[in-house]
Amino acid sequence: MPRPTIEEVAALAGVSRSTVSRVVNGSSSVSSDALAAVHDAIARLGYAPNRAARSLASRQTHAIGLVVPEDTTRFFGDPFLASVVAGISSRLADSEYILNLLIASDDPDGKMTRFVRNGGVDAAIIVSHHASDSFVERIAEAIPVVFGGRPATVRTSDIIVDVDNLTAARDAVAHLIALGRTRIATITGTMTMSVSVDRRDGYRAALADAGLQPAGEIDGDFSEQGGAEAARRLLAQDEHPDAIFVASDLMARGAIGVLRSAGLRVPHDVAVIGFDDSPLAEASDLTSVRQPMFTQGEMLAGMVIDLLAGRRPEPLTILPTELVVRGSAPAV
Amino acid sequence: MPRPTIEEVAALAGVSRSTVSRVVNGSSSVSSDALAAVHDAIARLGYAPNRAARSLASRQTHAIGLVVPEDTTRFFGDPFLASVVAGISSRLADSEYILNLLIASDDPDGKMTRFVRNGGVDAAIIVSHHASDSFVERIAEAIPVVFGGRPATVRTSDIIVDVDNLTAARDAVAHLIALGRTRIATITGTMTMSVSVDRRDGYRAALADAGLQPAGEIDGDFSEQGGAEAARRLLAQDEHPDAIFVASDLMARGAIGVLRSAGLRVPHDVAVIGFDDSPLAEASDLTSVRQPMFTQGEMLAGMVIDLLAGRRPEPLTILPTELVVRGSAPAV
DNA sequence: GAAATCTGTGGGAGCGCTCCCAAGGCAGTC
DNA sequence: GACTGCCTTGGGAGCGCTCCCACAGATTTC
Repeated sequence: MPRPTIEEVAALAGVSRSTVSRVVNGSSSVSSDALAAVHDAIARLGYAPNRAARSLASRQTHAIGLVVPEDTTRFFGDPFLASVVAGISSRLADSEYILNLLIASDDPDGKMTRFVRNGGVDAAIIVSHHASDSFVERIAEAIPVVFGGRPATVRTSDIIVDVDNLTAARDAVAHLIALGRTRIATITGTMTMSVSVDRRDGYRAALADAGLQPAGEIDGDFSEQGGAEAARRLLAQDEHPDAIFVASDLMARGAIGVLRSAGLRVPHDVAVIGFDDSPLAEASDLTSVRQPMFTQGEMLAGMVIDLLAGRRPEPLTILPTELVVRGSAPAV
Repeated sequence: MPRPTIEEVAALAGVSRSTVSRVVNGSSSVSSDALAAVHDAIARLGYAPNRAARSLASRQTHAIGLVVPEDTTRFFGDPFLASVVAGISSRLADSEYILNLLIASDDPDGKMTRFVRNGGVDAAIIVSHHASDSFVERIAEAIPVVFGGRPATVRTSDIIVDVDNLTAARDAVAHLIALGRTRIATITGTMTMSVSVDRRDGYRAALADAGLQPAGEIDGDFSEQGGAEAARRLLAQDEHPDAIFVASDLMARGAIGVLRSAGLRVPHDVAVIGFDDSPLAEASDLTSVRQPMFTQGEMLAGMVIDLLAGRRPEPLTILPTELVVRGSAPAV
């Protein structure tokens, strides 16, 4: 038996196509008799509207794109993104929207951008935005967009869910200072992302507060390998740092590996603080800045739904962070 | 400027709608003059076909569903699934297909199943299949399906990419035996999944080969917490095991935590082998069975594409595994 | 009691594409 | 030179839905 069409439902229910459409779309002006008959017919036929036909007629797709300007491996390897996506997916599950995964950098020829701009999705959630990602602007011109994390350049119309990275970083580094550390370095994330800039600035601010000089700022590219490489360069300096603030747990893990194989003890010789408080942090006994990633995902999805429903969500939401103290930078 | 339609492209190129359609869909019988004119018009207009219209007319969606019968948190928390999805996404990127993420257990009312059955996607990739997931059969009735890992019940028509879990587990346990361990326990995955059964059977086979008795088989549910709980129960026995074969790295990490806080040394008192060789294993110096997860994802996606192109992929592909020896169960 | 308003309903006209059939042009064949 | 075939092309007829307009009948208004 092929899929029933709206016409067949109408015939069974003894009403017109239009009435069935009204019922399916929850329109008000349908008599209770007709309503019941249609519901009955739908149930008996196992009817579900054809998405393509619906999209074509209504010019909506009922799909939301998750745009990730990272390569696939990084996307799935990064616990931060994993949690955000989990939150998004969870929130979308009890909506009528479907999630399309759009990994941008697997997309050299712009297939994805074209897809998005050509009505592939009704709206997009963009996470992990880099300054160089020009396609993002072209997407935002075409459809509603919500950002997870502040984009590199903010337009007034942008809707953003973020954490206060600057303050979070500043507090983390203040903890290091309270521990008595004086030669504090940082391993930053990719500097084309504002999240990295903010955390670096927080680091600098905390040092300035205490009258200390930076003991090194190195880009670790948000990858484990990058973190390791950054640590290596930090150790190559005249005097190695006695504390490192690392802008992600993943990089911190890479860095700690290098420190240990150089014979340095954590936290005795070098205290380390990470960022994200991912499962990794707990496993590695790493002091880390917790940010509510799952919640961020949920909010992102909720806002897109609001936007599509014609509501106007808060343009900027700042989520709280918290320093989770563990062995790598213990309590004072 | 609104999106151009095929009709406008045709007008600009001085040909008919049909000819444009032929060009767009790569049909052969188009003169080179027409071909060039159409390509030129497409480029000048920035034309891209409307997916909805195309789907409606052709009865294809050009979307592939990734069906994951797990809850969102587990899905993203599990490095195995992450790598498989990375592989899928990577392979799909240079095809014309879009990936739809369908997290099944966020789906109490069957919205997802209905979506899939009602032409939401052209085909599905199903990973992490449980015996109780009856909806999978209903999906497979409606559209082509490819399985990552052997499903609980195999039909002859099924297309599967798997690893030889039994042999892999057997070899891992043999390694433990070679280490001189005699009280060897196992923490299994969810027993409704064939992957768990196979690994358990491999464990039993290795013990039988050596004439040893099992020192405990406990279901750890493929979660870190489950692994920890299983370890706790193992330790509650009269005599604790001197080796544990754990069916995933994630569970192994949970188990090792419990062992350590019980004052047991790994591997001195208890040797541990995990499964997946995820980044976790390296971080925790865990001996583990490596399986090519990314490759598995790539193959899965490739097979779906083949299937949709009318080709007939190998029904069963078995990928190789390898024991990666690290500190938790060192070389003999 | 006629006009005005409000229900609830049906059907036409698309949405932008693919598929099929028919027709024109051209070469080759007897 | 008429006939057959092939290649290329155009246009009609949908795909299954939503949106809009119109219309009947019930209800209100003066």
